[in-house]
Amino acid sequence: MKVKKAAAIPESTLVDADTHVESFRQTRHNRRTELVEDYVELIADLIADRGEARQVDIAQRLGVAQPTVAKMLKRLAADGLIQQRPYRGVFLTEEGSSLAGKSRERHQIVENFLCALGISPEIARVDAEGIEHHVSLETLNAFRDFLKQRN
Amino acid sequence: MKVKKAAAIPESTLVDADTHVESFRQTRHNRRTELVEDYVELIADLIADRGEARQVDIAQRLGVAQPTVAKMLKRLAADGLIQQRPYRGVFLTEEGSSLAGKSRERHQIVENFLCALGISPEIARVDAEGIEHHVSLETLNAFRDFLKQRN
DNA sequence: ATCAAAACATAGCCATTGCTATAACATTAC
DNA sequence: GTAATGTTATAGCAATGGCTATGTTTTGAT
Ligand SMILES: [Mn+2]
Ligand SMILES: [Mn+2]
Ligand SMILES: [Mn+2]
Ligand SMILES: [Mn+2]
Repeated sequence: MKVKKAAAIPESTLVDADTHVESFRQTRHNRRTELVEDYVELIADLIADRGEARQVDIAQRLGVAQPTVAKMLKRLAADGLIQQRPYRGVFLTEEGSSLAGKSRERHQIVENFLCALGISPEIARVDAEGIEHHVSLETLNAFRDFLKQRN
Repeated sequence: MKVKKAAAIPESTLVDADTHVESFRQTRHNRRTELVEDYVELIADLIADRGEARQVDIAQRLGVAQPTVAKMLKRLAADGLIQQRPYRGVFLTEEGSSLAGKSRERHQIVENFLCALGISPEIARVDAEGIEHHVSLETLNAFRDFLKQRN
């Protein structure tokens, strides 16, 4: 059954290199923004729920140590996403609030979508926490449409 | 319109803290394994497609520099996932091959699922590259079922 | 057999995200 | 007003994942 691997169609499962690299690049970029999105979203939720977002509460919710949060908050402040008022919690700037809103909405859609597929709420919650950051606008819209069509 | 915030039902959008933290923990764990999965999957693909997987090819496909790959390969070798044969490429161990197989299958299902939802192949490819690492077994099965039902 | 090209290794740098231990500071209760 | 408590800040460490620059080694063509 020897066949010379001539010009013919290769059963190459391998996509074009430039195309491939672009996916990886985009994914690396998403990874860099993940944490920021989760932070502002969580801050917004805490403020909505209890009027304030303290470092300690953020740390507790994220499951990390307080200095980890302190460092991150410094970065968020430097990036103009939050404003820190010591002993009074952190507050979102316009920009931070906007990012939080978008993140929260996207998160919600992803989680609802997974539930609509029949996945258990607990698993949907966990998976959505990671998936959300890699969902493009087009995919988000597809999820939304799916939810609408079977509401 | 002052209302004292009595015992009543809080319109708290906030889930239980322990539950919340578990999602974040799982997501952080997934993030730590992402790269490893992509590497072994890519190595398997390269070997399947062209008989060998060299550092330079891996670097080119991932869009990173060669020393970045060299460092990572050392780690994969230390973890027993690959075996390096200088100037002849890297090869997967049993364990590496198994992980690659699982990763590839999951990746394929996620990507096909997105396409089945009507998302364009280019976007589906990019999104799947990131999403795949955060898809639990339960969610993967739901994706599979969805594909089966409308094949 | 020689030698240029390709592949790989290594050193040293940086940013990010985590940690512990400890200090400093505000708030609040008394 | 003081002291205890709670909150934030800081220092110092480690692992990870990038990079550039520069060797070293192997391969393969002549
Ligand atoms: Mn989120
Ligand atoms: Mn998240
Ligand atoms: Mn993959
Ligand atoms: Mn991937």
